[in-house]
Amino acid sequence: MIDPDGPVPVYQQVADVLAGRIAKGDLVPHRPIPSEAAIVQEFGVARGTARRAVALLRDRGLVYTVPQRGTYVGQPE
Amino acid sequence: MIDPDGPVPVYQQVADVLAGRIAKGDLVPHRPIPSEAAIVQEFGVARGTARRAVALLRDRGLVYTVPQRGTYVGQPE
DNA sequence: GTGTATTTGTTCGTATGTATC
DNA sequence: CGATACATACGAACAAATACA
Repeated sequence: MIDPDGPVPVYQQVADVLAGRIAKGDLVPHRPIPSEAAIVQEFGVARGTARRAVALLRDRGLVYTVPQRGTYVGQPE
Repeated sequence: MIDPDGPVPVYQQVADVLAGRIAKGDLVPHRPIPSEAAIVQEFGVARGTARRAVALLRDRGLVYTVPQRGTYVGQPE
């Protein structure tokens, strides 16, 4: 699923997969996306990579993070 | 009624519900709000969470607590 | 006066998230 | 990659004051 040796950065690949799930509706607004630990577990990436992927989704406006609580689909209200 | 996995902390959700009842008049001044045990029962939360919710209402000046007696709507006199 | 129940007060442990280094 | 910190949430246990039969 993830190609560590490909031209696309791993964190971007992970972000794209998660973005796909959001677009597909597997992840719905105001519901949590997988935790950093879960991303590490599922994709076999380092935590820093997982964080970077989430940051990318945040920059795209697809998710929002509530400090000390979690990251959620959509935009804060 | 309460979403444990939502972006808003559970204790804040509970506090908001109770604040709504006060604003609505379901809970009137100098009458007790539900006890911690009752909040635990009704919302399905831990007691610590119930206490935090009440503390939030107290910080907002919506209720006052009499030790070993209960917590009441309004301000002490 | 004696129990019993209720209510808040307090402390400890465990777990899960993110934040930071 | 670790380690630590902080916030949230649950669970359990005990204390202290109050209320009532």
